[in-house]
Formats: sequence, structure tokens, C-alpha cells
Amino acid sequence: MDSPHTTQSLPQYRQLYEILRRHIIEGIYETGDMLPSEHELCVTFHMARPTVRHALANLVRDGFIIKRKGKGSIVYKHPKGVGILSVAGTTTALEGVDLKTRIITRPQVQPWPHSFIFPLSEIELESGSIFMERLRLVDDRPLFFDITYIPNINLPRFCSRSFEDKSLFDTLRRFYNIEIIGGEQRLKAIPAEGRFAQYLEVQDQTPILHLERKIQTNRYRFQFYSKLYCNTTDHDLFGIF
Amino acid sequence: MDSPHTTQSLPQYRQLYEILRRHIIEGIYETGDMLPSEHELCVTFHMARPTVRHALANLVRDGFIIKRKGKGSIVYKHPKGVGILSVAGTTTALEGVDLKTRIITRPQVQPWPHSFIFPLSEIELESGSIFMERLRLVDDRPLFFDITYIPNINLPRFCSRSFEDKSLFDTLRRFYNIEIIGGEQRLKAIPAEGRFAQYLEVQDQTPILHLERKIQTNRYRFQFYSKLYCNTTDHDLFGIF
DNA sequence: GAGTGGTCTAGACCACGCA
DNA sequence: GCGTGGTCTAGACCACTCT
Repeated sequence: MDSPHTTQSLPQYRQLYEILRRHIIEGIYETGDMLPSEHELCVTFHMARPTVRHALANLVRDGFIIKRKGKGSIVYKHPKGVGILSVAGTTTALEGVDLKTRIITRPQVQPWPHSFIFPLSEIELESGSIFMERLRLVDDRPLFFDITYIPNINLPRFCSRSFEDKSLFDTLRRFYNIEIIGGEQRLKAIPAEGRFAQYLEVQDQTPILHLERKIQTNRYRFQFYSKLYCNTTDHDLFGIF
Repeated sequence: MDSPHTTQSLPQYRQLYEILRRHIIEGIYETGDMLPSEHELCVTFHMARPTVRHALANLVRDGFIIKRKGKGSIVYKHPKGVGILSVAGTTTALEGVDLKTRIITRPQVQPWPHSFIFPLSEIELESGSIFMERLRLVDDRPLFFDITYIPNINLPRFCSRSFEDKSLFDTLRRFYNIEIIGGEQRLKAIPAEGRFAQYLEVQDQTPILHLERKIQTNRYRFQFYSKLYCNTTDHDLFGIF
């Protein structure tokens, strides 16, 4: 097994979040079911109410439950959809879906593009970027093409890791202790052209979704960037707000 | 003035949120500035720390600040962008932007469309929907076309209210005590066609963004729906996650 | 070392849904 | 009227950034 420090003292609210999340995904709860009340969860897991509420708040944020005053926490499983607009990261968001990753360009260090989408700091510019291109497939049909730029700062052996069918976010968390804490994204509908149309297996000029993202991490002054080209003809993109 | 109960005992954490949010938007803080520390805010506003933290957490959620352990809350003003993907509602998200609304179809009661995007409950079906079409313009250029379906349940005089350059969310909050607490949305890139292309003033077949949303409110079992057609050629859509 | 945010406790009172 | 979640208090200890 490769679990260096899987549960390395995760905060209690995160532990409870993971447990309930798993229960919902695995079908122990169905849409419409009530979660145990906050009080019950306090007793069961030996936590104070704010701690329990913190966990539940995150489940709300990620769309797993909705809460009703005087009623309780209601499980809400969303119909199939591709929730790549959330913090959780693509691989997690698509849990339960047959997701495959094909590496188009293996991670390699190179200078930043000349005019980059987002402004870069001195240190980012100096260090260069780790560049990587991946095609993600759902049910063996290409869903989106993902170009990632990561500042090459203190990420030993990063380029020699395998990302075939692996989660980038997981790799960052497990080997480098980097957690994703948020980000911003810009969306555009654009016509598919050239190699993007080929990768996504759509006709030239088919409307596709283009996302440019800046992803914040818990490491001080460390963020990274990605560009997505997404085929929304077969699947809708799905988001919570 | 039309402020029936503007501050009708808003919770403290919301009051603080609104104050800080306004200060950020109005330029009292610039990007990179530090907000007062949590402790300072506690003292200044006579609140306990969890209350202050609740307000700050919402500012983080809405992208106004990022927090750094051992450092503080850093103000983060996003460059121009159109943040219609957030809870806040279009009008609020576009604060500071020259937003105009042109009513295409005045609110009217009618039955629900035959096959509606989202499953509807008995009571929603029985009551029929309030239907309304609006074109939203930024700097006098059409940005998106918005079709709204609201269950016609206990919304007296709704159809006779004016929505020209008014916020729907504000109307719901002020006159019906309905708050938006979240929602889900589906995104697609589609080609502009027919009247949509005309309204948005784009060429036929230009890629546009299509959103289908279900919007949750604090009123029990009350949600509403909207469809958006958005021109992303001139502006990117902007989102936080 | 001083100050910051991150986590956590053990209570309290209120508004709401439901029976 | 009971149980639920929504709000709030007044503390506590820890990990982190900065000087």
C-alpha cells in the first residue's frame, strides 16, 4: 500500500465529513433520507456541536445534504453530472464514475508561457513551471482536456511520478502535504479547433467549454494553474453554489 | 425610499459580513491589504470569535478575502469579471458594474412547460409557474438572457411588481422574506440560435454558455428555476470555488 | 516571543417543523 | 410541546508567520 500518512491527525470535523460523505456515496443514505441529528452525531462521535456543525456545513457546501431548520439534515444525491466546478478536485467529484486519464504530455519543467493568463510573482517566474497535459475520459469517451502549470518550487521528484489514472490533488496531498483550499475560474464557450477538437473527438467548431483556473493551496504563497477544454455535448457540467 | 425592513434583525455575523463586504467593494481596502485581525474585529464589533469567524468564512466563500494562518485575512479583489455563478445573485455579484435589465416577458402565471428540466413536486405542478424573461446588459451590451420559473405559491402581487433594473433576489427578500441559500446548476456550451442569438447580438452558431439552475430558498419546500443563455465572447464568466 | 488564524469545548437561547 | 437546526458566548490550546 502507498499510504504514507493517510489519516495523519486529520481534524475531527474533517474525519466526520469523510465518514458521512462516504456513507452517502456508498448508498447507506439515499436522497431524502435524514442524517442523524446534530445532537446524535455529537454523542456518537464524541464531538461538541460546533465541530459537528463544521462537518455538516462542508457537506452542505459540497452539495451532499441540505439542512432544514426544525427538521434536520436531508441527504441529497444529485443525479449524474460532472461536478468539476468544485473544490474537491476532479477525481473526487467524479467518484463513482468510470474516469480514466490519458497523459498527453508527461510532467516536465519549462519556462512559463510568454503571456500567461494570470499574473505571476517573481519567485514563480524564476522557478519555471511544471507543465503537463492530460485527457480525461468518462466511460471511455473524452470529457475534457486539461493543461496544468505548477510552479516548480520545492516539489522533489514531481516529474517522475505517474499520473496515469491518478489524482493530481491526491499526489499533492500525500507526498507534499499540499491541500487545495479554493480557487477562481473563468468560463467561456468557445468553438473547438485543431488538436482540441481531435482530443475531444468533436467536430471542428463544436461549442466547448473553456475554463481557466487559479488554484489556491494551504502552502504559503503557493498556487497553481490549469486550463480545461470540456466537451459538454455528452455530459453537462454540474455545480453547486 | 423603499426599504420596508432593511436590517430587520439580521444575524450579527451577516451584519459584519455586509459591513466588511461593503468596505472592500467601496475601496476602503485594496487587494493585498490586511483586514483587522479576528481579535480586533471581536473587540470593535462586540462579538465573540466564532461569530466573527462565521462572517469571515462567508467572505472567503464569496472570494473577498483569503486567510493565512499566522498572518491574517488578506483582501482579494478580483479583476473585472462577471460572477454570476455564485449564491449572491446576479445583481449583487455584478456590483460596481453598469448592469441594466430589459424585461422581455413580464411576469405572468402559466402552466409549467411539458417536460421541465427539473422534476417538480405535486404542489408545484398544481400551482403553476410565474414565468418571466429578462435580458441583462452590461455597459449596454447584452450579456445574458434569463428565463425564470417560480412556483406560484403564496407570492401575492408578484406579477404586478416592476423588475426593470431591479434585483429579483432583493424583491424576494424584501417583500416575501425569501432568502436564497444555495442551488445547483448545469452548464453547457451550445451554439446560439434564433431569438437567443438576436437577443445576445451574436452571430448565429456562435458558442454561448447555457446554464440551467435550481435555486434553493429558506422557505420550506420552496425553490425556483432559471435558464440562462450567456454571451461569453465579450466577458468571461467568473467563479470562486 | 508576540500575534495570527485553526481547532475545539460546553454550555445557552431562539425559531421553526411536526405531531 | 418536543426535537430540530440557527445563532451566540467565553473561554482554551495549537500551528503558523514574522521579527
